[in-house]
Amino acid sequence: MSTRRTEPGRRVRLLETVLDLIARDGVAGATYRAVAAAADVPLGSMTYHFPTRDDMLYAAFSHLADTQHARFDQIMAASPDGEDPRERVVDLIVTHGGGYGRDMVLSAELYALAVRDERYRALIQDWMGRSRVSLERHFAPELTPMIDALAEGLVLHSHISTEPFDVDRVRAAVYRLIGPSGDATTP
Amino acid sequence: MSTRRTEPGRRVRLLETVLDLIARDGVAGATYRAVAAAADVPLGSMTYHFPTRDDMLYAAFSHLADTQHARFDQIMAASPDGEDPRERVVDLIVTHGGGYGRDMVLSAELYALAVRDERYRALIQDWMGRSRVSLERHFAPELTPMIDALAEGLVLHSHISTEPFDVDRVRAAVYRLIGPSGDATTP
Amino acid sequence: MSTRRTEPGRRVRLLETVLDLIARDGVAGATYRAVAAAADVPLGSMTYHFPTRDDMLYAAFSHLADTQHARFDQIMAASPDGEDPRERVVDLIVTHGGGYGRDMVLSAELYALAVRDERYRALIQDWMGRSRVSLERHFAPELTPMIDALAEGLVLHSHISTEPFDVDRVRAAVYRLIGPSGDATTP
Amino acid sequence: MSTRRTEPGRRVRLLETVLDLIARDGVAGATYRAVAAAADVPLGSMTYHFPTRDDMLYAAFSHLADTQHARFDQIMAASPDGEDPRERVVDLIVTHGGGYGRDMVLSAELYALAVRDERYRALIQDWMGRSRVSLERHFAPELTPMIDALAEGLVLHSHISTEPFDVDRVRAAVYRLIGPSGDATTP
DNA sequence: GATGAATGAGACTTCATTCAT
DNA sequence: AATGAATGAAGTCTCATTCAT
Repeated sequence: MSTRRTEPGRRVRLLETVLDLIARDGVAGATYRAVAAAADVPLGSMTYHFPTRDDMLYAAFSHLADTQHARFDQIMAASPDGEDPRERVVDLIVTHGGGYGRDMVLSAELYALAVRDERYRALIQDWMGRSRVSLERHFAPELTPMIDALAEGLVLHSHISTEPFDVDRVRAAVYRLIGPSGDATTP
Repeated sequence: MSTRRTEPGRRVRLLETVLDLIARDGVAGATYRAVAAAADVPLGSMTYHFPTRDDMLYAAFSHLADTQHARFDQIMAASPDGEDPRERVVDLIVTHGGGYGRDMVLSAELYALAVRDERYRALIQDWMGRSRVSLERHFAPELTPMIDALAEGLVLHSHISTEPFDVDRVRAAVYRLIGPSGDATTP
Repeated sequence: MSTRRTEPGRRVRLLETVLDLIARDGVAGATYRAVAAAADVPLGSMTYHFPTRDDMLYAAFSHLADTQHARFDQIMAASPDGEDPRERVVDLIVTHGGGYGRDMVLSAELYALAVRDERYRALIQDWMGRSRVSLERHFAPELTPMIDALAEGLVLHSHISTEPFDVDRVRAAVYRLIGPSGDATTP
Repeated sequence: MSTRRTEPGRRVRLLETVLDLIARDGVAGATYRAVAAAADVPLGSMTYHFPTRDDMLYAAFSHLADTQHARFDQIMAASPDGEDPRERVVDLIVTHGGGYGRDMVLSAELYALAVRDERYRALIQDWMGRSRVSLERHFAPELTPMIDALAEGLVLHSHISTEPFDVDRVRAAVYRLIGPSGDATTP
């Protein structure tokens, strides 16, 4: 009905709508219909941009990975002179975990897809690889998977638990796991 | 028509079928129809046992929590005389992670539900509480959430990653996180 | 909305509606929606009776084969005392051809399916087999396929052509093809 | 973008692609999109050449009629000196029937259209008329519709049946139907 | 002359749920 | 206590066709 015949950024706008819907209603809620309605776009426009529903979901999560990694990298890079780099990790956990539920929900949904679908697994692997490169600015390569895992687990649990984070306890755990200088590997 | 007119264990058998289907096809795949077909049970029998689909899912995950916790507790309890109890944690991570994909898939799906639905969140909290009680047999209460988180994160990542666990590195991380005696709390 | 909750003969009624629609709009026109609307039945009822659209089509054509063969057999059997049995064939061609366009349309659609789909081919083979049994009441088995073929071709062409049948010419051809007594096989 | 900016024979190439698709998937399968993909042509090109889908189908079947009639005429003309012309008919039936499934499928689909649509009926009538002209080189005009019909029916049935043609039986039938000299009309 | 973007209609199908028995 | 019949809502996807460029 409306006169708008072409909208150059529509694809990206749709992807962000998809992520919003997944955050609110889960992957199951991100139907063609729901997205089209939320973005005020004709239903036919959905299948034009994403021939398959899975194409849509995959594109959305790819978009998420790009967006999120940029933020992650920024946090890791923002280390003031003379700061213990382990503070960056604490910051990441507490900020990310305490902050946006949206990210957590999206991650949880992505993992649920990944454990059963190779394509999404590959997407996460790539994302994790990029995260580790960011971590390796400060820490020894052997440690980065462990740091990653602890952060993931804590953020996940913090979203489940009702108690807020105890920052001091998180800090203590991070410091102990990494050790005084990031290159120690023996207990 | 069939010979089996009443089947006392049907409810539990259905719950296990539900979990099998979730493991294979995700929560979305555990429809009344799919479960009925997989368990060779009339469709009407499903709504008889579980008036609502969500009742069915919730009952299935409750059943999972019970089953899984029993196993978890058993592993933590099986500490040979004189063994460093941190070995129990290492064992848990490596066995669980390397082993059954089924458990991981089910956990991932449960988390995806939990981050958006209070009822499932409560279910996990209860489960996590029981896990911590098991851990507190060996470790200080302040440490158990961290141990739990590291384990969760590592198992999750191991399922995503293609590389197998490096047991030594896992052991080193666990030992460092917990410290020489399980009651240390300062870095 | 209406109170009618069960209708025992619904399945057959639907099959006849399907055939009516195919006759009017071709196989392509026999959609779930169209049939449901024509039979005044909820859409969900269609997939309840015929899980797949092809199930619906196949069932409809099976029903057609049964119905049609009964009529064919009746015509072949209705040979008055002392009548040349070849008159039965002439009658068949002229009646069938001149009569109901419905049957012809249905046959044409069925053939179009059969040339590409084994299942429909099998259905026709069975139907043809039964027709030949009916023909063998009067004629030698070697002749029946030829009689069948001539009849089929003539009926088909008569529906395409605008000119009406020339009964005498048809009779002459049938008599010549079969010969004075139905057991002759040499030219 | 591509090097081929104008392609003179595209229209004909598209028509042949259409026929290929109909042969494989039926008329229903010959969609704009499927044809465009199979011919590696942009979708917009389809509606440019054939404003309506039915234009496309009609053009394709017209093309088929031309092609096929040329072949038919060639077979009928190829009568060696002194050969009984009825052998041409036998040859036609056996070659055509035993040979290309493609032609049969296309004919069947065309008939299915023709029984419901006048335009396609006219197309077949014209084609049949040209066939009869070819047959009249050898046979009396009153016989040609019968010959045509027998051939059509036999070829059709041979494609449905699993048994191969029995050439001798076909020959006997053809000879009997036509009679010793092609101008006999009385039984 | 030719084509990419876009869209509205409708197709098949799945499904949770209700209800009479 | 248990189940077969039935249905309404919604989901994914395909497609002919239009139009601006």
